[in-house]
Amino acid sequence: MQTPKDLHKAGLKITLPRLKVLNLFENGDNRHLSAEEVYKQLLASGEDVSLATVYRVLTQFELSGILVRHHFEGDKSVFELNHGEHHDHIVCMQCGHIEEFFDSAIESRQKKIAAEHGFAIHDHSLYIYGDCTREKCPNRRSE
Amino acid sequence: MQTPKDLHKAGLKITLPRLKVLNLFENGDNRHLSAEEVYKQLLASGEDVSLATVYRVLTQFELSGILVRHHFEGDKSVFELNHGEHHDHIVCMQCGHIEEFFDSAIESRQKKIAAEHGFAIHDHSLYIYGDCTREKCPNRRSE
DNA sequence: TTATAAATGAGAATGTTTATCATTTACTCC
DNA sequence: GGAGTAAATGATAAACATTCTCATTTATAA
Repeated sequence: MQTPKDLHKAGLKITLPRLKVLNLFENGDNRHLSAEEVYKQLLASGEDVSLATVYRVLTQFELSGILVRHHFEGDKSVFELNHGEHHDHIVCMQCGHIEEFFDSAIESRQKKIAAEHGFAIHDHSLYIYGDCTREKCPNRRSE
Repeated sequence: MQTPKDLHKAGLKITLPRLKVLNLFENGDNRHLSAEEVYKQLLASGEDVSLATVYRVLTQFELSGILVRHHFEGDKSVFELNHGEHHDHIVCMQCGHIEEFFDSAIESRQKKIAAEHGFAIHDHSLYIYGDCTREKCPNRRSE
């Protein structure tokens, strides 16, 4: 993944804050991060970036297609790398664990519905909320 | 629709602010309202309710199942009456016009996907964003 | 290497939503 | 029907995520 090239293509200068943020998404543990999480992780690893810059950079990356923004339930935006293939999300309400899925049946039904209602479809967002049943889910419900 | 009864069932006292808010949703022009819109419409019709009360009442109505909360794109919550039948929304990004739909094929695919990923599904949200092609859409694109 | 436009940092400002607390109101019991 | 009690309200402060402002710094092009 040629990140400096991506930045350049987007008309953005190659700066340290931008590289640090990109690095988090590319090499971090968590593929889905909020602005606050990005900021805290940078601070934790000794990087000194201002919160305002984090917000600016995330928004610019969204506009240039490097990141995708999601509005999960709650009030804050969550970002992930745009690896080109659209997918939807299923989110655990106990531990926040996120899994991704793509379902062509749902996708085609959506197109059909938009057409039936006379809408030119731009975009859609589908989030499924539930309880994951992973061993490590902290608030795991006994089964 | 027996609204005082609904309030009572929810353990809420029957107060003027609550009746006014309910009335807006039941008899107003717009089925989908944000807290700010509820507040402004009450002010406009001469009713004197505090913004804090509007937020409180909306949240209580959501908890007791009288209203459903939606997170359309953007930062504010939008509410609508819970008439018992789940549905999803298609939203015009030009004029904000909202249409509702229900698609059993999508619903059943979602259940299947949740099961495949080991999730106990609570809930989901599906929003389709596009341009409506209604005559009165102010930013209507020429076809 | 220097000029210039862009990017950054710090903090103020914004918009939405929640908390606080004194005052008012609806409901219960006699 | 009227007093007591817990709940509801209003006004305002606070919290929260996010954006803006502007002086200073930095990356890039010439």
